[in-house]
Amino acid sequence: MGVTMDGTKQQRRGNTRQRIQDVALELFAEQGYEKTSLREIAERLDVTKAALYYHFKTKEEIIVSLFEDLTQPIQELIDWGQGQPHTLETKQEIVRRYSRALAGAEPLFRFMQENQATVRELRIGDSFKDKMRDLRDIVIDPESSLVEQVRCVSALFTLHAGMFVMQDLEGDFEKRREAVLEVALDLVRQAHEGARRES
Amino acid sequence: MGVTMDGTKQQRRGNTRQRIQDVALELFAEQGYEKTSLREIAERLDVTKAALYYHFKTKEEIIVSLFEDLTQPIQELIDWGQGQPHTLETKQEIVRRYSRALAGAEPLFRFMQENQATVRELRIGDSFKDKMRDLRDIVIDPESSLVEQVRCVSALFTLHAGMFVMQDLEGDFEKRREAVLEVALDLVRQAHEGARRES
Amino acid sequence: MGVTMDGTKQQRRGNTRQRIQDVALELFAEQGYEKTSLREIAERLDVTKAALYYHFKTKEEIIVSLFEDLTQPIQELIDWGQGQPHTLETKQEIVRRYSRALAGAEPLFRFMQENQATVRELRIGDSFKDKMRDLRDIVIDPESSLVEQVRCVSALFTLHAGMFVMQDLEGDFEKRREAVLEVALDLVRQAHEGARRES
Amino acid sequence: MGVTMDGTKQQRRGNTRQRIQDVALELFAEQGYEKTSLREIAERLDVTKAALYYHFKTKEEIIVSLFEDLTQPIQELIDWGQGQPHTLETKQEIVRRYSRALAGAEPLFRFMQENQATVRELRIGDSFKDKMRDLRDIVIDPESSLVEQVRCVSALFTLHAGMFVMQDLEGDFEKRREAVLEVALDLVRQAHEGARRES
DNA sequence: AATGAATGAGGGTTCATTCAT
DNA sequence: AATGAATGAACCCTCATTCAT
Repeated sequence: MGVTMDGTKQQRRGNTRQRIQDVALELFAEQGYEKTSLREIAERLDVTKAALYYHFKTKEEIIVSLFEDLTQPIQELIDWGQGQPHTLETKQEIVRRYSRALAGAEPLFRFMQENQATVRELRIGDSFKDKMRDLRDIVIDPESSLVEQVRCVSALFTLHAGMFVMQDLEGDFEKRREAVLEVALDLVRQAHEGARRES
Repeated sequence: MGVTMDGTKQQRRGNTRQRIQDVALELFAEQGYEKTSLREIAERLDVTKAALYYHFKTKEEIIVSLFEDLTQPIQELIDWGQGQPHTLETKQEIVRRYSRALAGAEPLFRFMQENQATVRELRIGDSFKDKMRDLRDIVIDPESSLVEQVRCVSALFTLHAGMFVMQDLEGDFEKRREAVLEVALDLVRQAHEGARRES
Repeated sequence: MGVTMDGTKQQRRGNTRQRIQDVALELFAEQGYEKTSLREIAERLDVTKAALYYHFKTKEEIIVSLFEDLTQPIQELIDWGQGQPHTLETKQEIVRRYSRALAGAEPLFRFMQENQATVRELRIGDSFKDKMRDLRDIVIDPESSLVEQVRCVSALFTLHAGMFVMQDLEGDFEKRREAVLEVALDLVRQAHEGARRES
Repeated sequence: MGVTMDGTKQQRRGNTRQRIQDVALELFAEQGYEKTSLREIAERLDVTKAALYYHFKTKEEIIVSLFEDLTQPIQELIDWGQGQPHTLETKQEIVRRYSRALAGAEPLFRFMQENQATVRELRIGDSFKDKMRDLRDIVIDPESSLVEQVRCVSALFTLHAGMFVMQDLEGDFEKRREAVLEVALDLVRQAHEGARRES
């Protein structure tokens, strides 16, 4: 029942879990986590609230699942980076790939950025912080001065800012991303050179 | 009869209004706006919820009042900056003062940073965005290339990041603030020089 | 203090009780008793809620006082009527005077008409019902048939309807009042004649 | 599985919706709309307040639903009346049927009568006023004098008065209804004859 | 795979009222 | 004659969650 030749209905039925995630992410990113109610999500999907509970045990689990799915590229990036030598080239490649990862899951990262207080209280909070720290530790040279360390962190956060707060600068999304990337790479290079000068 | 030594309005009022603001800011910064209930605020103050409504018409008005009170230094900074020539020195002075302003109202800015989604929906949202843009426009050279513009925004954002996300770097608060400031000033200088080279 | 030569301020201050009654009646008639809050009344008068409590012990007392003040003409009418012989002329005079009394305290009677459920629960409820019954018993001939009795009640009720529900009929207020009065007088006359025919 | 003999929607729903309406009408008629709280309704039904919200979006919607359900006979009466010639017989038939309709939904009409101020602010207010006007316009002869028009409106309002304010006259409900009806029919006849005499 | 019906807890808000000053 | 500050009770409403079907 409900299985048609071309499978449209089945597809629509079959991937409800996915559809919940899509709608939830959209709404979470738009209005925040607490202001988005399950009723709202359910209504947009034209199912009942109870249906959501068939697929997810709690509201929190919805966002956890989103986080786990969409954060995987970041984890892979970390895994890759940790296996590389701490050269400038590695660091810059990390920055390049991170920029791409952010762009690839923009709504999630916008959500994380704009709902930090919420995220902190959620189960994902620590996990996310860990990833951020891992990433930072690849880019940072632990023996360098505090100023150079800040430069590195600044590089990473410049990427974030580029995603979420520079939307009224001139240029389209891609142009902006390139400019942001250039600044970030520059920061990393300066930090690297600064560290060499110190030692 | 409620008239104290200095006789300020706040104090004549039995300073409950002020106490509400203090507790509210503390809780808002700690748990976020939506997760903080008026019941909670009232309980901490050992008054009833209704008492809050004697001093503030709505929950939103509490945070608006906080914003208006604590954001004043930023506005003064903007006013000052808009009256200065667009020299490198001006820009750097803006950065220095902004860093101090952020440090002076840390809980509020932490709150704004961590509850952007909430803030966006509040009445203060636009007002805050305006201030940020004003500030940016003082530091940015509108004729410079996109990259140099990004560098400026990055400078400002580095100050934010320094406040709220670098807490596990080595060094105490003041040391960190100095390092962050140095990086931000550097970014502004680079942007300024970059712009001159272009033209 | 506050006493000026021409006494304007004093007057304004001196008759606060009256002003409360005026504003209260206006708002009660407009929005109903329960939907009108003391805050609203106080705000219109530019005093605090607590000031109302200097003049009236409770919200209910405000409306009771209005009722007692404005209902006096009706009571006088009843007193007069009960001392007259039960002639047609007496009955019609009652109707004429009642019509005038209604017109003279229109907001109060509109309020009574439109908030019967509320009035019923108030202390004034019974008192008002009593007056209505007294009035009716003057107009009605207790030995006449039920139909003729209904005609009399209908006469009184027509006066009410004329006040409050015929506002979109043609003619101005006074024209309408005359027409309504004519119909009511007619009903009383018919009832009177009907009763004579029966006996 | 909730499917009963006649299988109506109401009953399949476990008829809670219907029960809410019943209890609500009873309480609204008894105490008025504002003085009846949802807590009270819920308690009588031995469900939680939240359950009410499953069936009705707001408190107002409860009364709107009652109005829409119980007012239907009036609407049908209007529809019928508007298709008939404006003869005396039609008018009198309207009056007869209206009397029956009022008797058939007494609690609702008592409520409307006794809570006019409330009703006016509700969504149903205008709709009800419209119906009253439609009804009136069927009974009234627009070319007749104001007095005769008043007589017609008076006829309709006599029916109301008969429902709600003549309860302490002698006779049982049905006897009273007949007497009231007779007076109302008489008024319509007089208005009709008066109009013919005029032209 | 999903619904209908309901719950318990809590939300922000408003009210009439009080009382020391 | 009136205010400032506060209270307690209640209000309507929304939420995440549950569970039998």
